[in-house]
Amino acid sequence: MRVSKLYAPTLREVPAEAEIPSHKLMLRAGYMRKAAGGIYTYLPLAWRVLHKIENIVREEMDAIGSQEILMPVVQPAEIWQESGRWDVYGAEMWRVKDRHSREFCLGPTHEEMVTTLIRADVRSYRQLPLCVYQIQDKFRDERRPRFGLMRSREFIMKDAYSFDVDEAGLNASYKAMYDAYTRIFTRCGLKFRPVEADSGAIGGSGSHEFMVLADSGEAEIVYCEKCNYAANTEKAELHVIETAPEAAQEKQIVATPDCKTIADVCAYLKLPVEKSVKAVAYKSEKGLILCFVRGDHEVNEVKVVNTCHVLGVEMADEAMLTAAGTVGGYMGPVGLDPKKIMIVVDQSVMKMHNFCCGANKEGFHYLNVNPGRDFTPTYVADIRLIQEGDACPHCGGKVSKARGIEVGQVFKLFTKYSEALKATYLDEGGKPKPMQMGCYGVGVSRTMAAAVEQYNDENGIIWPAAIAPYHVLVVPVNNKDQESVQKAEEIYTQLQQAGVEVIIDDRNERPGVKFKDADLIGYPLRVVVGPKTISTGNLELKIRKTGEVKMLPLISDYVTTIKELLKTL
RNA sequence: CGGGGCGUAGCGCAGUUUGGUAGCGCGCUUGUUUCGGGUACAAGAGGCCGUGAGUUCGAAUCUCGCCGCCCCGACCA
Repeated sequence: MRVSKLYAPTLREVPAEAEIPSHKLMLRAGYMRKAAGGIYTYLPLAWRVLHKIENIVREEMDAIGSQEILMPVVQPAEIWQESGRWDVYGAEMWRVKDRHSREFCLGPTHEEMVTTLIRADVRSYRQLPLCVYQIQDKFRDERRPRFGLMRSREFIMKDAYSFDVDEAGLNASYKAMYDAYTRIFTRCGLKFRPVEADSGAIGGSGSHEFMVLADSGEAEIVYCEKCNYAANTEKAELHVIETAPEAAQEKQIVATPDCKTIADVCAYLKLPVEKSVKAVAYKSEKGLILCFVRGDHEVNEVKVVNTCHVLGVEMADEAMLTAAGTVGGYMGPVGLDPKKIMIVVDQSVMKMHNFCCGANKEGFHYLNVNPGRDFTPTYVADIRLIQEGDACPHCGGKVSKARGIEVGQVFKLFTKYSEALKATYLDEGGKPKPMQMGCYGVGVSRTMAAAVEQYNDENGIIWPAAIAPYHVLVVPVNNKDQESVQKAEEIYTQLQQAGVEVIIDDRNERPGVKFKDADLIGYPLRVVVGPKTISTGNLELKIRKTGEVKMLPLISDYVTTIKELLKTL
């Protein structure tokens, strides 16, 4: 390839719309252009990178026996209605109508599609296990598309679905997929970590997310330094905190004027914050949910959703609190009816003694409240958000926090969709049974962005060789110097014939322009040919990642040297 | 969807307060020049000032509506 012919318009200035490195750099370096909010055109450089990621994914999928198919983007409403998700999915689902006003959606995911496909073709346990995958554009009409490819409305995803006869089979499929994902992201050259993830209402140890570690990541994870434990913070389970026994004291009500926060109350009453319980009020489709955690703890909304079996929660408004007989800033579990509103109490609160909490009355709190004696919860559960320094749920060590970009997720679905969509097979005894399913996603376009997010500097992108658009850029330093141009062309041809992915910057530009573009675009290796190098009988090889410069004798087998070097980048 | 900001040349911006013939830098074209980190000079091309309605002799500028984009909050590959 010749840079003079390459469609990669680089920008000197950062487009105002971009915020994070990957978005800025991919626009500046001519990898992509925006068509609408969260919708992008991939230009040739990006398309090459995406193909490389896709091919790694394909190889690893094929290696574990998953077979590639391609399902339609446009999906009929009926199958979503059948699974019950047409109404549940909400505004994120991109709905369209055909000329007859029949409803369709642009696929946000393909559980319905694949399950109805398989149920029609698979009848017998003899046809199982079966695993299929596809690489395709997905559509999610995000509330707020942002950060370029990180959260876009149309994105490339590899989605795989496994079908097994029983849970043992599902576990094996899951394990194979988990291992394949580990190989995929390793081969892409990424620093990542698989973490335990929330699996929604299904429960169990049913899901892992693959997180690329990056400060700009939207996800927060916790990990233990001592053991292998790592989890999405929204998933991380917590042990009950035991509190030293204490004789129960008489409950009393005290005036706490203008003390709406836990900090205010504890300061006013001179109480340690561990002696207080705070409330967070949510509304859900099943009504008000009042959550109680220790004063210095935070509520984990995902756990609340799972505990209460609701579709989702958002902050409650004051009117709902008034209707429930309480008031913001002074909420407490005492005197509320657990049958009328959901009172969800964190497991550790149930171990506390003589604590302080709101009295459901403007300007008053209770002292010496005790679980069991003074209130009745609707649910007692682990609803706390894990914090830095909390005990690791596996080994008891301390956990730390980090940020990550979710590039993949593996998920055990069990029989959720096979039952809803009646995907059954006949077992050896001729009895129909629902298939055990798993689903597995890789955000291909997001993986590309995550790589840029992880590998960049002030000059531009630094691609891992495995997914770089080209491996080597050859730069004749001065187009007027015939000898440089000729030598550069020779080297270019030689590398090309040796199967190296090489590109030559044959533009009639000053060297500075070529170097700036090279750094911006992020080729792993740059070969510079100029009077200086020719006179010494060398070619100059610069490693983008380290900035290291090597002089290779022109009479040496530099092609092999370059090929070997690429394997390490 | 709630809150905030912004739409003027391909990109980055000024001009809007106080209405009066649309500007700057980069990029682009042509010529000369330069040639190891975005060379210099000169001459050019390029704009329904997001869009619709209003106010006015006159609107980028004032008023109202709409559309789009970005940021902060609740969701996900």
